[in-house]
Amino acid sequence: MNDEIRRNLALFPIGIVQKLTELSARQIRYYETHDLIRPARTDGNQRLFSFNDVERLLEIKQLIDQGLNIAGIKAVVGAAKTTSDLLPESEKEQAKKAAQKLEKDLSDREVREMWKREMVRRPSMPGVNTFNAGDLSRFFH
DNA sequence: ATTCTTACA
DNA sequence: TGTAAGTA
Repeated sequence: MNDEIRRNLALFPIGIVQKLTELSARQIRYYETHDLIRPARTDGNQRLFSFNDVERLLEIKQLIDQGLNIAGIKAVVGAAKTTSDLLPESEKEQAKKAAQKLEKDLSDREVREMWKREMVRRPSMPGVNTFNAGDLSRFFH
Protein backbone atom coordinates (compact mmCIF):
# COMPACT_ATOMS: atom_id res chain seq x y z
CA MET A 1 0.00 0.00 0.00
CA ASN A 2 2.96 2.26 -0.59
CA ASP A 3 1.51 3.39 -3.87
CA GLU A 4 -1.40 4.96 -2.05
CA ILE A 5 1.06 7.05 -0.11
CA ARG A 6 3.01 8.15 -3.16
CA ARG A 7 -0.22 9.06 -4.88
CA ASN A 8 -1.17 11.34 -2.01
CA LEU A 9 2.18 13.01 -1.57
CA ALA A 10 1.84 16.77 -1.67
CA LEU A 11 4.30 17.60 -4.42
CA PHE A 12 3.50 20.35 -6.89
CA PRO A 13 2.60 24.01 -6.60
CA ILE A 14 -0.37 25.50 -8.38
CA GLY A 15 1.69 26.64 -11.34
CA ILE A 16 2.56 23.07 -12.29
CA VAL A 17 -1.01 21.93 -11.76
CA GLN A 18 -2.19 24.65 -14.10
CA LYS A 19 -0.10 23.25 -16.91
CA LEU A 20 -1.01 19.68 -16.03
CA THR A 21 -4.74 20.33 -16.04
CA GLU A 22 -5.15 23.26 -18.39
CA LEU A 23 -7.20 24.95 -15.66
CA SER A 24 -6.69 28.53 -14.46
CA ALA A 25 -5.38 29.17 -10.96
CA ARG A 26 -8.67 30.92 -10.31
CA GLN A 27 -10.62 27.79 -11.12
CA ILE A 28 -8.34 25.52 -9.13
CA ARG A 29 -8.69 27.72 -6.06
CA TYR A 30 -12.41 28.04 -6.60
CA TYR A 31 -12.86 24.27 -6.61
CA GLU A 32 -10.91 24.09 -3.39
CA THR A 33 -13.24 26.65 -1.84
CA HIS A 34 -16.08 24.30 -2.65
CA ASP A 35 -14.30 21.25 -1.20
CA LEU A 36 -13.86 19.51 -4.52
CA ILE A 37 -10.16 19.24 -3.70
CA ARG A 38 -8.09 19.73 -0.56
CA PRO A 39 -4.46 20.37 -1.40
CA ALA A 40 -1.98 20.50 1.46
CA ARG A 41 -0.22 23.72 2.42
CA THR A 42 3.38 24.59 3.03
CA ASP A 43 4.59 26.56 6.02
CA GLY A 44 4.26 29.62 3.83
CA ASN A 45 0.63 28.77 3.13
CA GLN A 46 1.30 27.78 -0.45
CA ARG A 47 -0.77 24.96 -1.90
CA LEU A 48 0.87 21.64 -2.66
CA PHE A 49 -1.07 19.21 -4.83
CA SER A 50 -0.81 15.44 -5.03
CA PHE A 51 -1.25 13.17 -8.05
CA ASN A 52 -4.70 12.38 -6.71
CA ASP A 53 -5.54 16.05 -6.60
CA VAL A 54 -4.48 16.42 -10.22
CA GLU A 55 -6.50 13.42 -11.33
CA ARG A 56 -9.49 14.77 -9.48
CA LEU A 57 -9.08 18.14 -11.15
CA LEU A 58 -9.02 16.45 -14.54
CA GLU A 59 -12.30 14.72 -13.73
CA ILE A 60 -13.77 18.02 -12.57
CA LYS A 61 -12.61 19.67 -15.76
CA GLN A 62 -14.49 17.14 -17.85
CA LEU A 63 -17.64 17.62 -15.82
CA ILE A 64 -17.36 21.40 -16.09
CA ASP A 65 -16.92 21.11 -19.85
CA GLN A 66 -20.10 19.09 -19.88
CA GLY A 67 -21.99 21.93 -18.30
CA LEU A 68 -22.21 20.80 -14.68
CA ASN A 69 -21.98 23.31 -11.85
CA ILE A 70 -20.49 22.66 -8.40
CA ALA A 71 -23.64 20.94 -7.16
CA GLY A 72 -23.69 18.66 -10.15
CA ILE A 73 -20.04 17.78 -9.76
CA LYS A 74 -20.47 17.00 -6.10
CA ALA A 75 -23.37 14.77 -7.00
CA VAL A 76 -21.06 12.79 -9.27
CA VAL A 77 -17.66 12.73 -7.59
CA GLY A 78 -18.54 14.02 -4.13
CA ALA A 79 -16.55 16.36 -1.91
CA ALA A 80 -12.90 15.66 -1.21
CA LYS A 81 -12.22 14.03 2.12
CA THR A 82 -8.52 13.28 1.80
CA THR A 83 -6.10 15.82 3.13
CA SER A 84 -3.86 14.60 0.32
CA ASP A 85 -0.94 14.31 2.64
CA LEU A 86 -0.03 12.19 5.60
CA LEU A 87 0.73 14.21 8.66
CA PRO A 88 0.32 13.36 12.32
CA GLU A 89 -0.98 9.80 12.27
CA SER A 90 1.38 6.92 11.92
CA GLU A 91 0.96 4.81 8.82
CA LYS A 92 -0.38 1.94 10.85
CA GLU A 93 -2.96 4.01 12.63
CA GLN A 94 -4.03 5.65 9.41
CA ALA A 95 -4.43 2.32 7.66
CA LYS A 96 -6.56 1.10 10.54
CA LYS A 97 -8.78 4.14 10.37
CA ALA A 98 -9.09 3.80 6.63
CA ALA A 99 -10.18 0.20 6.99
CA GLN A 100 -12.85 1.12 9.52
CA LYS A 101 -14.12 3.98 7.46
CA LEU A 102 -14.21 1.77 4.39
CA GLU A 103 -16.35 -0.77 6.19
CA LYS A 104 -18.69 1.93 7.44
CA ASP A 105 -19.07 3.61 4.08
CA LEU A 106 -19.05 0.50 1.97
CA SER A 107 -22.70 0.37 1.08
CA ASP A 108 -22.84 4.09 0.48
CA ARG A 109 -19.82 3.97 -1.75
CA GLU A 110 -21.16 1.04 -3.69
CA VAL A 111 -24.34 2.90 -4.43
CA ARG A 112 -22.51 6.08 -5.27
CA GLU A 113 -20.07 4.31 -7.59
CA MET A 114 -22.89 2.56 -9.39
CA TRP A 115 -24.66 5.87 -9.83
CA LYS A 116 -21.53 7.50 -11.10
CA ARG A 117 -20.92 4.74 -13.61
CA GLU A 118 -24.49 4.92 -14.79
CA MET A 119 -24.77 8.69 -14.90
CA VAL A 120 -21.56 9.50 -16.74
CA ARG A 121 -21.92 6.58 -19.12
CA ARG A 122 -22.24 7.55 -22.73
CA PRO A 123 -24.82 5.63 -24.74
CA SER A 124 -23.00 2.79 -26.47
CA MET A 125 -25.54 2.67 -29.26
CA PRO A 126 -28.04 5.13 -30.71
CA GLY A 127 -31.36 4.92 -29.01
CA VAL A 128 -30.01 3.38 -25.84
CA ASN A 129 -31.85 5.13 -23.05
CA THR A 130 -29.20 5.59 -20.34
CA PHE A 131 -28.45 8.73 -18.40
CA ASN A 132 -25.23 10.54 -19.12
CA ALA A 133 -23.41 13.60 -17.83
CA GLY A 134 -25.02 15.67 -20.53
CA ASP A 135 -28.41 14.88 -19.10
CA LEU A 136 -27.20 15.80 -15.64
CA SER A 137 -26.50 19.32 -16.81
CA ARG A 138 -30.25 19.72 -17.22
CA PHE A 139 -30.77 19.21 -13.51
CA PHE A 140 -27.89 21.23 -12.15
CA HIS A 141 -27.41 24.55 -13.76
C1' DA B 1 9.60 34.84 -10.07
C1' DT B 2 5.44 32.66 -7.79
C1' DT B 3 1.63 32.32 -5.05
C1' DC B 4 -1.98 34.04 -1.79
C1' DT B 5 -6.21 36.61 -0.40
C1' DT B 6 -9.61 39.94 -1.27
C1' DA B 7 -12.50 42.41 -4.09
C1' DC B 8 -14.57 44.24 -8.19
C1' DA B 9 -15.75 44.04 -13.32
C1' DT C 1 -14.20 33.47 -14.42
C1' DG C 2 -10.74 37.10 -15.26
C1' DT C 3 -7.93 40.37 -13.25
C1' DA C 4 -5.85 44.09 -10.34
C1' DA C 5 -3.76 45.19 -5.89
C1' DG C 6 -0.73 44.47 -2.00
C1' DT C 7 1.71 40.63 0.39
C1' DA C 8 4.47 36.75 1.81
